[in-house]
Amino acid sequence: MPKVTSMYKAEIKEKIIQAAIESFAQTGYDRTKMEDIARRLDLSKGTIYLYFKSKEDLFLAICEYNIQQGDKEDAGLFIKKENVVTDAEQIYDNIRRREQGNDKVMLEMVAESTRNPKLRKAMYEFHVKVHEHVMEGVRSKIEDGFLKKDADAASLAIALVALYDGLAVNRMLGVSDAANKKAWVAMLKAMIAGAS
Amino acid sequence: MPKVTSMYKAEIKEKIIQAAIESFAQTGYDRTKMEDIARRLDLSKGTIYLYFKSKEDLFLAICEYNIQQGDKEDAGLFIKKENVVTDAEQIYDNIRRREQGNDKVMLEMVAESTRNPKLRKAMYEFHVKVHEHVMEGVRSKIEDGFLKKDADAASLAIALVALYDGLAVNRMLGVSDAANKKAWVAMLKAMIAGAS
Amino acid sequence: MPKVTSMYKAEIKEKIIQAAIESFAQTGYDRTKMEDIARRLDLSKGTIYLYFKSKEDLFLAICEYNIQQGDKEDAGLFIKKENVVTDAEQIYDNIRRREQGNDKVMLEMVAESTRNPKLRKAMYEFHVKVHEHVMEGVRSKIEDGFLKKDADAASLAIALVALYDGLAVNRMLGVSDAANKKAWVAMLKAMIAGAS
Amino acid sequence: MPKVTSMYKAEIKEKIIQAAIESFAQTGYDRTKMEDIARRLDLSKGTIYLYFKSKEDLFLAICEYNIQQGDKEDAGLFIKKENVVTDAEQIYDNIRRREQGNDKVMLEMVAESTRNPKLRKAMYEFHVKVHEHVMEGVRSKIEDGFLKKDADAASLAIALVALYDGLAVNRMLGVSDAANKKAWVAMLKAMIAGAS
DNA sequence: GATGAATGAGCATTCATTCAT
DNA sequence: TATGAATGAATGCTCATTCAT
Repeated sequence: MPKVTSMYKAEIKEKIIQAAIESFAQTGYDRTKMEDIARRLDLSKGTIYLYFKSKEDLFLAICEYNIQQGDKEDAGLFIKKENVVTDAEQIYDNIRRREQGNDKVMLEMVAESTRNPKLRKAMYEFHVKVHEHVMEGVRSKIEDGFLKKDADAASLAIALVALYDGLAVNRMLGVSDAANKKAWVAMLKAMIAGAS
Repeated sequence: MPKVTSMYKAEIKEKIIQAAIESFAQTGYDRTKMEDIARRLDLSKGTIYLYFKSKEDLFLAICEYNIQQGDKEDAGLFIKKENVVTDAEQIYDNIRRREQGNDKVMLEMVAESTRNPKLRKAMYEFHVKVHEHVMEGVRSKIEDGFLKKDADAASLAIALVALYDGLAVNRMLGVSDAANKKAWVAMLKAMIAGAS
Repeated sequence: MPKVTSMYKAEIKEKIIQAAIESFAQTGYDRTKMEDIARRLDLSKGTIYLYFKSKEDLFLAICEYNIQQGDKEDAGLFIKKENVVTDAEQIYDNIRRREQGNDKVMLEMVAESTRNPKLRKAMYEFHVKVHEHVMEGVRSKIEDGFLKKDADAASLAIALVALYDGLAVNRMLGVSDAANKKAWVAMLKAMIAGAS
Repeated sequence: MPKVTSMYKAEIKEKIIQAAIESFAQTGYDRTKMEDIARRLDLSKGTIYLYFKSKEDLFLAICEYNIQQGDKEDAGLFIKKENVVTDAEQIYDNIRRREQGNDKVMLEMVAESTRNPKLRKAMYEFHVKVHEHVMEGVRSKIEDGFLKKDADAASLAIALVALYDGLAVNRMLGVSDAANKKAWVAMLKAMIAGAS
């Protein structure tokens, strides 16, 4: 019994991607059944195959989607206020909000990327972009005098991104977000203080 | 010879665990077949079941094993030299050496821990231990005057561990270890400079 | 305009049958998708169901169609010239032309007929008709003195049809048509010579 | 619950092949479920996959098996007695006995061979062998004076094989074996008479 | 009438687990 | 103890069929 909604294909595709993100995040890629994803949307298994040619294809679409979402984000998000020290907390919240719920899928993506070269390449490129973006922020802070002129912007950017990622892992293990945020703030303050 | 037998059993168990770590790291938990693990040891599938009652049981044993290995590590490893700044690089290498090859399994463990409360608890406790250990290091640096008296040792410890974990993720994505190490050193130097 | 409409319907039905014959011949009944047939005609899958209630129904329609086509053929086709010996080659070509492209579908029909009693009955009846027709030809040759008065017209007719069918199988296996034709001619000549 | 019979792998393989021949003959390749074959042998689906890596692989094994069985047959089977005319019936029975029950699978094989070049090649080569064997028989008859010195042995051989194949098709359609045999005998007698 | 999106039964294949040897 | 043949539940994917538009 076809439903024949007038919804655009692209919209349905996105809905499926959303549902799949939830499922993959909850159960992991391998343990998620196509039917699980379908049921979340009150669709039948077969319908998903009208939009994605395989489970892997769907996963890759999610990866692309997540990466593109990252691209779309406001480039000023990371470090935009004048006073990094007082805004460290705000920055953390900003990043968190934008990643909302994607941590676990990201984890799946990282795990999968160790086996799928194409995905690894895409994720690597994404990371490079994020690094560049963060590095820009760090550079502007250098120019603003918050950090020393000779600070290694590239390395600090990598470290900041890694720090955030590591805190995301913490969260998954049950570390309270308050503790994470405090760690983030403490480190950022120390960094600013030390590199200025 | 019950002792010998039991030692023998324990040895085989550990061998299986080692082989499983390699397999899980390479292929991921779900995609690793019991047969793959068996073949690495020139054992038969059935034999593994003499030592572990299920695939999940084996995975949990690996988790326990990894966590215990962490415990056994020299508590002075993290920050033992007087001069943290000049030894930052050395510290990074030390940690790396001790984690050698376990990054990917750790990733699997984290992913699995989001579904398995028992595992999550174990990993959380492990992280707490690591945090405490690192915190001790940070505290001793505070006492030695390398860091300010009012530095938040707990938070900085969390941040340092998170930083390291994030760099491990970077590695999996193909970020060069040189870049990672530079990021680590840059951050540590900034931190030391800023918090002192 | 009911007549026009009905003629139109009949035309479409025949077009679908033609397309289905091609598809079934190429891919086999089971592996042919309704969509394949539809696409050959720039129709949608659903449209075929307006003319045939199921895939099986369509296949059965093809069978009927093929059987009826056989019926419509000029009854004089098989052996019409006076001199069977010199015309053997011509006869082979005549049959081939009339069966053009239907060999493979016929094969599918035979295979299917072993499971579908209704189809088997229809095909059996068709064969009986063909046999009768060929037998008529053989009889006329007996009357004309080309074959002995006591020749077993029925059996020779069955054999001739079987011979042709067997050569059709050869063709499918890649035996050259030249070789097949030579075999046909050699056998016919021998038969005529021997039975006269 | 493993059965762990001591039966040799090769024997089991052959049993599976036999069961598959029956199933494929009865239901056709596409409609035969792996489970059907397994159930015939009181095996589980999975077991078949221990011996054949896929359904197609099993089918191909059957093809090979059938072709090899043909090779093994007594080369003198076809025409061995002095008097072809009186023994025509016997010859037909001989061939039938040796093909016992394989007609339908052969049909499946021919159908499949139109899509599978590897199979087509194998079947073509098999036919060539059969042709050669029959041709030898025809030649010996020529030497024995049963057929004219200038008879086209190759073509007659092809025709004889085709005749037999065509009668096999008849059988599948429900033509009585008696009628088929009569046709065979009538044609052979006519041929011998005509070509001598 | 025509369409093609949606459905879901159906099936090939995999692999953790068992247990007779 | 060790083995590996056997099992069968589980699941990705296909495709004939339906029906809202």
